[in-house]
Amino acid sequence: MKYQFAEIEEKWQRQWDQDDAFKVVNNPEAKKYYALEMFPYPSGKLHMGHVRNYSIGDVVARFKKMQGYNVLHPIGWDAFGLPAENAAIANQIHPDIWTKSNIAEMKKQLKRLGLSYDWDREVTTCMEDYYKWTQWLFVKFFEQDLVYKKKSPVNWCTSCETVLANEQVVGGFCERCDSPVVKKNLSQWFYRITNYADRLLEDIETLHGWPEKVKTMQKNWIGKSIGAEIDFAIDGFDQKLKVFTTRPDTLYGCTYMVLAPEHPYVAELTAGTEFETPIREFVDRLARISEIERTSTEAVKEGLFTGRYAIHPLTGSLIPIYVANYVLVEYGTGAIMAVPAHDERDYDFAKKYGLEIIEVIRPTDAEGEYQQTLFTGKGVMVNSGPFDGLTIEEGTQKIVERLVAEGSGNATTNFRIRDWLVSRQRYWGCPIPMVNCPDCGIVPVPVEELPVVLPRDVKFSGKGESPLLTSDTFMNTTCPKCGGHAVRETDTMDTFVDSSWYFLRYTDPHNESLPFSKDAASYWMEVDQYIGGVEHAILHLLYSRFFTKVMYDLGLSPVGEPFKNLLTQGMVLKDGAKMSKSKGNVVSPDEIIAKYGADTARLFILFASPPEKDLEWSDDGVDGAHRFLNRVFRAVTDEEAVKGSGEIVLTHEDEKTLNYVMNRTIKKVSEDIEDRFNFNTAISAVMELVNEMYRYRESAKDRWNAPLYGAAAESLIKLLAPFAPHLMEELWNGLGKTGSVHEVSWPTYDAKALILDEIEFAVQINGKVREHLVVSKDATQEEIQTAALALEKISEALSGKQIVKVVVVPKKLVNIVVR
RNA sequence: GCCGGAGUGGCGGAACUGGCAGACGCACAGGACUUAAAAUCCUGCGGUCCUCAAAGACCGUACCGGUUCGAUUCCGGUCUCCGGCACCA
Repeated sequence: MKYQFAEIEEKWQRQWDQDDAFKVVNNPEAKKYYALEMFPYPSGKLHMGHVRNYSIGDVVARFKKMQGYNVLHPIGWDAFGLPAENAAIANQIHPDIWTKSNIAEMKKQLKRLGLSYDWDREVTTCMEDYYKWTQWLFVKFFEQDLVYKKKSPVNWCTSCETVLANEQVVGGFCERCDSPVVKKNLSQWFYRITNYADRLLEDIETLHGWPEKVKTMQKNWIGKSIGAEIDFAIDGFDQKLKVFTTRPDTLYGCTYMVLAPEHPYVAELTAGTEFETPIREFVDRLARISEIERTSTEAVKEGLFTGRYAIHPLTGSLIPIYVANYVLVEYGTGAIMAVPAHDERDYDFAKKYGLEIIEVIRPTDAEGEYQQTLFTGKGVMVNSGPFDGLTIEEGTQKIVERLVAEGSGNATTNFRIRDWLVSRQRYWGCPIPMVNCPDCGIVPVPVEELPVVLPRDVKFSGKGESPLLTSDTFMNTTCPKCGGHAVRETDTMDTFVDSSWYFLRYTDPHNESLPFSKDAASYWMEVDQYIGGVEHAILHLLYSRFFTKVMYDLGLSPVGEPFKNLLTQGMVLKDGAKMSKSKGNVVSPDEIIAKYGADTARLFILFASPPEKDLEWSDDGVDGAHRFLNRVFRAVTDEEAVKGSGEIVLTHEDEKTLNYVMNRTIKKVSEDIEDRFNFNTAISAVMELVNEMYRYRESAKDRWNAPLYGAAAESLIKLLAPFAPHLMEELWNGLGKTGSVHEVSWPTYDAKALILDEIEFAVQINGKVREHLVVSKDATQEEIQTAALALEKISEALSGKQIVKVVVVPKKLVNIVVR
């Protein structure tokens, strides 16, 4: 007999809908739990990665609900973005229509999975009631000077005359028309995330529920380095050249300087000299190489002498200044002091161009005729005048002190992270609520006039700087300050902005006067468990932390960190590769649900692998999961077997075993879900319980213990309820229970039932298992040891050997060490 | 190149704190039921050797070494794969 999954799943989905089973209200009396999965981009259809993400989240949410928590488990749509606009250009469908029909389709798919969402809290970032508050927050940030405008280069397709995203640039050419892509400087909006760099870094230490891996990645991304800024005078030039270094201790080893090609001094230093033309040609050539190309290969270091010399601040010696491709204008000051003896890149460059290499740090273990090469480790200073003999730590401190005293340097820290460029020259995004007035300059739109609505009279040609420029109704406005004619900002925001605060909106999704009330957020925040793909380990999670901190400082958010616990799930693979259309190895969730049902799809995906690891899709494995559910169905729908209740009395050995396994399983499943998220081992434990129930049915036909079997059946249903919610609801109902299995308490185990009368020990000789020994649970160490030595096989093996010692590990083994 | 992670049977995986390697599932093989098949139920299933059989011996967690009574687990080194970042001074 097989269970009718299609019928059962539809029936319970309808019932849950009707009962508003997953609607949640703020109830300060109840302990809360906020379970959240990363909301999807409505690309069209769900893929298996979504199924995995939302199945994991649903187990957590349902489990916590059964544990008695008031569970917030919301879902929404990260609905702005480039694909909608591409669809508009390709098919002349308005992005709004395209996006909303995708949402409708994917919502249907999510419902078919039987996920326990509170759909009343659905949030859609492209709707006015949401992006109004994204704009409101932009203005608030602006008021705090956390938003500013500056010139920054974009990828510009010379043929389409439009801005391209990095992913639209393929090998330096436009992916649509294959025309060359150049850099164009546009005035763009930035969030000043660098103001929060230190706090974002420090507070990583408070994220105890985050994977170490993610924390390390964020630390490296923020990239704090402690060092010094040093000013070098330039021979025959008024201004000083400022460099950043993490190794002030190596200052005496500086034998040349390097400017980034884009450094502002490059042109000035060479103007009117014989070096002007070759340097300009060199800089132009580097500018034309796309960023991806310039950085994708193991680029050869290249540089040119500028004809100028800097003056060493401590020795006064002349140091040649170069321009080279390996120095980045974005990092530090865009210029470096090169110390080839103690920096790998400088060493390579100096070797290539025959520049001087001066050793200033010597390893402490160097002896006799030390052959100097590249050395980047710790050591003692040499060739450094008065600083000789100091360690690098002492030297760093003393040299910085000296520079400060002479007014030519200071200690400083530098971050790798840059300000967040949020301007997008796109239509389908949240409009930046700013107005450009010829008289008043940049003026924010007053909050009472928000939202600035995306206009509909826009042409999607794929050409031009921004589609919003084609809407006269949008462009032309009046200045909020002076009332004169003004034009609107036509950039929209990076979609990462939308997703940086949505988790707060879920706490109060219908608020019309604020993004969310502090009361609601205070009850629900932090998110207790956040679940999503590891590909968001840096950007999304860092931006969300930044937003939360700013909102905390503004008194809006009750917490300074958004996500208490984080689970990063692995990818779903097929044939060892990520599922993708181009590889043709995509398995559609719809097909699997149609063939096996949602419960099977969920169970398989959770059973096949622990959540953080990649998951290899297996059609046979899905079949196995389905077979298991049928086996469960048969085990608890046999009316004769499950009828009868009352006190459980254990007399026979098989009854004791079943009782033991039942309690052991409850313990194991509870711990696997709660402590480790190891759903795969939780499910395998349940499989063992089912196997034991079948064994019992075979052995106890004629002396049936109905209360015991009934208790096992009930436990089984409860334990599987978070994994296969529809079938368990059906089976719960079939046992004659009223109400939903998802409303009942999570089962507890009887600790006494787990204490066995007898314990089996492995008996080892020199670490190899030779025999097994069963003793009473009360046996002393001496008794166990004596019994082990008395075993026939052991005493035989020991004859003629000398016992060195005997190790007894409680409840596990005896190891006899012999010579 | 740097950073991070991983490597266990034919396959997915288990072994949670250094304590019996391979739980559970898949695939496969055999049996029961059936006119038959499917479904279901039961049994076996790392390798080599030995044995009529029962049993047993040895090898085995990418590779080499170390610590330990005992290592998939800890330490040092090597290789391979995956992910992230791209010359970060």
